[in-house]
Amino acid sequence: MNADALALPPIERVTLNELAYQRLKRALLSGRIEPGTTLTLRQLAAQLGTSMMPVRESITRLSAENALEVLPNRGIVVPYLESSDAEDIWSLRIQLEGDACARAARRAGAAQIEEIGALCRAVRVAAEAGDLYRVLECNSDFQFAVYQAAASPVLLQLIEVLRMKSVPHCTAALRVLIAERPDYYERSWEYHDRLVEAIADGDAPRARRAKRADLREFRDFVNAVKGQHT
Amino acid sequence: MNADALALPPIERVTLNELAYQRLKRALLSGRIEPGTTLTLRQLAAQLGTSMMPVRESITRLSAENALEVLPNRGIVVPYLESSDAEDIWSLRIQLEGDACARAARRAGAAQIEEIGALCRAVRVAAEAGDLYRVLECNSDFQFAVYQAAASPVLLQLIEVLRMKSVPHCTAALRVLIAERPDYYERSWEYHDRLVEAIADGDAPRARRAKRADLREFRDFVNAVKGQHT
DNA sequence: TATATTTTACTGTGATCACAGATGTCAATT
DNA sequence: AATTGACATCTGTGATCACAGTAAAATATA
Repeated sequence: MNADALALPPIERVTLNELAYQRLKRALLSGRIEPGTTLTLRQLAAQLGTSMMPVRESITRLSAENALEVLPNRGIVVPYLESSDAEDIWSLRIQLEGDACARAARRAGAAQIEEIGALCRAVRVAAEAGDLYRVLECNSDFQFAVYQAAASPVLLQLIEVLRMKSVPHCTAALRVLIAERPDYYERSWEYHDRLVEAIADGDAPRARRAKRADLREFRDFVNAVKGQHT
Repeated sequence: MNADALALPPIERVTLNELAYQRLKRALLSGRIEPGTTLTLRQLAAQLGTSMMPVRESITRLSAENALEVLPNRGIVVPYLESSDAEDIWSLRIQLEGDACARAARRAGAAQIEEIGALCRAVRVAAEAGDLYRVLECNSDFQFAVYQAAASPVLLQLIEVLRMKSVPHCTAALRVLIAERPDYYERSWEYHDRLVEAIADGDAPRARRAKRADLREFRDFVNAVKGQHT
């Protein structure tokens, strides 16, 4: 018998480094870490139950993507965004995430449409249960499922870079939004639903519009909250 | 006397890690490394005269940006581009580098315009001297001076990510172009000149058009060469 | 001679350590 | 009481080592 015929699952060696990276990235993308938070290699290593090495490499990667900043001899910090940078990031996010949604509408297969719909509902379920962290995580998963469906690894990478910088900057405002502005909250779900529908219908322009409108409104809200606090 | 009044130059600690990273990045962005090239940590460490550690971290960073691929126990390789990825990268480059040129035209100050002009001339000087590597490096410096002038660190980062993936993919074709197609070569300089003029005039749409036309033509050439070789 | 097996040389990964720089505490000094 | 100084404690950085996994050369086997 030919060994090839077994079609073994592709060998997938998971290094501790990769694991630590995935974990930190997920924490950043889902908004569990706010700007100003300081971390240390030894502390993270202890949390993960490994030596400093894997943590060190994952931090190196994240700081290469400007998601973290390493202060020499003083720890690792989640950076605040310069307001000029924040503006750049918003416009790039609106452009690229809009593109990704349009692509997703063109390319998503039936299975992916199903998955996206399920994740979209999961967000709502988590919200009704009042579980903040779960909302953030499900929401992040939902959005990335859409971007995954766009089937452009390069575009996905750029979006990840942008979001890792952007999300921590928004977390505080998002918390306010969820706690105090159920009206806004409801409206954002309409955008989500509209996006899911558009993808299911293969309506690329509508998908783009839905995402862009959602992002613009969210941007304005974040800026309003930031303005209030200064 | 107040110590603050001295206005000391900001302390700038350069780590070996950072140095190794800059060096490898520059080599990649200027096109000195072609896809398929394999490297090893120990070999690079020996070249740089350091231990494996700094090299290791710089490789980690570059592989996080997908500019290099680490094969477990088998070395580090400059990856070939899937043709679908190549297409994505071209369209994103055309979009984002076009944007950056438009921004540069709007924002460049007199000093920057001067510098950009000087670097543009330097490319031509290097070309007339027939020094290939110098052409590649000057050309890279010229382009990034433009993107620097766009004054958007975020956009610059995205462009760097795209170029680090794209440039190695183009190097072979670029070599052919320089060696065998002086006509094409001349024409690309017209685009450069047009771009420099547009920036000097603050004409954003023209700067964008020049860059986009340049990139499109280059893309077609690269694809033609690739097609020939398969 | 052709095939199977072992050996060898090399890879990235992870752990551990020494070190210099930065920070905050606390006592000595003025 | 306010300032200075030394000290203890923390940080990331870099070096060194042990290790397991890979690939290809060398050997043994048919």
